[in-house]
Amino acid sequence: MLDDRKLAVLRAIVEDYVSTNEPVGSKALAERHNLKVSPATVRNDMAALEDEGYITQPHTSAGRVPTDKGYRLFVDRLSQVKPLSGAERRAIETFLAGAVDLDDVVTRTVRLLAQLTRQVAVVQYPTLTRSTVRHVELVPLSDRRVMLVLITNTGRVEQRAVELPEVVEDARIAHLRAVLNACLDGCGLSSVPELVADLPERLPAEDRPAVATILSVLLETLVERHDEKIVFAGAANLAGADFTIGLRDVLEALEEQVVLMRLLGETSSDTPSALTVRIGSENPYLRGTSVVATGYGSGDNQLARLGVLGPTRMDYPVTMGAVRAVARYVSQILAAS
Amino acid sequence: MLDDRKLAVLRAIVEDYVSTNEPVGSKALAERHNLKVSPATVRNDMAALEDEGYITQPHTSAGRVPTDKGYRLFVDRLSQVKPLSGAERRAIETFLAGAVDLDDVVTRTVRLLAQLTRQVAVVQYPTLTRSTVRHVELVPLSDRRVMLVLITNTGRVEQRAVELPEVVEDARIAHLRAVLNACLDGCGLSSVPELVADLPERLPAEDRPAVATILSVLLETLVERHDEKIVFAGAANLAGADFTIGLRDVLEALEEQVVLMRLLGETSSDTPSALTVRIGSENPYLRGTSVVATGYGSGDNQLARLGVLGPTRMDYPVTMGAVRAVARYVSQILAAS
DNA sequence: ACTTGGCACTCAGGAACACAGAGTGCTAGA
DNA sequence: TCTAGCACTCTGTGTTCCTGAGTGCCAAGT
Repeated sequence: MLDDRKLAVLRAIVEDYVSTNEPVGSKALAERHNLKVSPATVRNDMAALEDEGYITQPHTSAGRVPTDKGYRLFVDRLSQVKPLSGAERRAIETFLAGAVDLDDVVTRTVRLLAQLTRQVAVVQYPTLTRSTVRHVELVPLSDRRVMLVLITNTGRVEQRAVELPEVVEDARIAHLRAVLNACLDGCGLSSVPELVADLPERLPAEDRPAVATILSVLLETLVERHDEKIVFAGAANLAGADFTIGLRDVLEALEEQVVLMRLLGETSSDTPSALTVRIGSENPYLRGTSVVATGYGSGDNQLARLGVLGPTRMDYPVTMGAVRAVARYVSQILAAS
Repeated sequence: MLDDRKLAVLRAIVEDYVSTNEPVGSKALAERHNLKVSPATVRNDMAALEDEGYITQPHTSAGRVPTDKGYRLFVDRLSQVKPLSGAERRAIETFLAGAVDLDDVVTRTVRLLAQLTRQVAVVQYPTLTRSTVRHVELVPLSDRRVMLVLITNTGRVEQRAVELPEVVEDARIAHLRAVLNACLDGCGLSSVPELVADLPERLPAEDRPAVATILSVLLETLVERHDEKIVFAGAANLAGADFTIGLRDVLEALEEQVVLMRLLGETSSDTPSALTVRIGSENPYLRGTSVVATGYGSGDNQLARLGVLGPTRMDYPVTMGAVRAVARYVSQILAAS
């Protein structure tokens, strides 16, 4: 049904449309790409492609525009991810290497990705779930308040002030800190709940209320924060782009953590580093936009996801190349620290 | 030159234009506000106001629109800050009270302000400079790396990984931590540099390289971060608004910390809690936008600034009321914790 | 001296219209 | 199966005309 030439025509249509942002006609197509056939032949092929739903025309007498289905075929079979240039690679490397802490890594990553792709970049903070405890710190703030600080092996620091039900001496706090660290150091975050389950019983009865309070805050911190934090950059790139939906909707979605999470999607467990591409209506949460995303993290230790969001009409090969490259570099950086 | 009635006309023009977004003519003006004079009289007044540069007409035969100078006069002399409704106050209070830590306070504040004003809200993190040290923590990560965590009395936590020049035993780290805390606890951040100046000399020679490294990172943390962090929310509200400059420029400015800082401006030292209003071209960094900002923090302890950014055509009384109210509430919350 | 009604004037924005140009589908021939 | 030619269908653009809102000014009224 779709011979090689028809596929070539589709590819040419996608490429031309992406670069010019105008419906592409048979004549221009036959000229710009040397297809070695006449415009009339191209027209026939286009008619076939339209029948199959890969392209469409905005109005009766205009050129053709790819449909979501057309982009899908293009991404799956007609294009290959375009690697970055050497200069770009070096720029990424030096830019990311300058990061001083986890916050900085994430901030730099998201800006970098936005700049490279000229789209909106989205980066999820490394999830706590797969991390391990590096250190738990309890800092007395006043008689009845302590600051709970949780440091993970990915360099992430979570902090929460805890209001104690009664006055607790500093020495007891210090003891509890020692117990907690002995118990949790190096353990996966997901195993924390069971590890602390019997902790109150192993301590003097008088400490139990305070301990219970602290532990409940600790557990809250684990579950509530474990994958909520997510940032974006490059909103300015939306100004030029034209979406089928309103710009307002896109901006609103960007400020909703929950929506952003869904947009990035979930890392498939079997091929964690694969690129996910959602095109237009394939994307149930924000129609009319495309999302290119991937997991990051080194090897078996997948940390979270990152990607970019843009109009359906985007340069998929380049975008995919940038997303993949950035994911690799940031994985390296995080593995090293 | 400008009698009371002319001022009333100007006020009416500003109010009408803000609510309708259309140039306002003499007839509609005389009707809607009961000025008790005829349209012809209003026209004369408008001509005078135009001569003075307070209003202008987009084209020869259209109504009048306030100029930046007109808005300025309106804000300074013709309007008074509009207080929030009781319901709004209660909503603010409960929403902010639910915050669990400093990050959360700032995030909630900026969202709240964006929602109340339907503009872009900008909040600067409490500056370190005026804060005091609550605790310094050194956590050994490996043989030659420690995590430096600085906790301030405002609840802010700064963390940096430090690469040591040589292997240092945990016991020495613990000792250094004790020394640091003894030396710095409760001190203002601005006095930290002098307080640690002679620290290396008071410690064993063998520790000095490590101590020097740690201190340099500590000082870096103080100066580099002391007022850089700033967040915004409500970018979606820009979608409807029409700026004289491009939407792209505004979005770009929002992502540039430095520009945002300049937009918020500096707290005047004599009246720290005063509202600053910059209208259109008065604003050198982003023409065509207006900024309503104020400092926050309790009394003599001014922490940082917050405000909103919007089109020149904004409802200044309401916006000013919201900014002032939110600043007060967030000051309260921070003072309590 | 200020206010008001009247009146001529200006100009943006919309409707109606024609037209050029790009692009198509179809058919007949190579 | 491809190609050339041709009639057809649109969109977008430019032109013209017209209406209506709004103004500025002048002369009369208070």
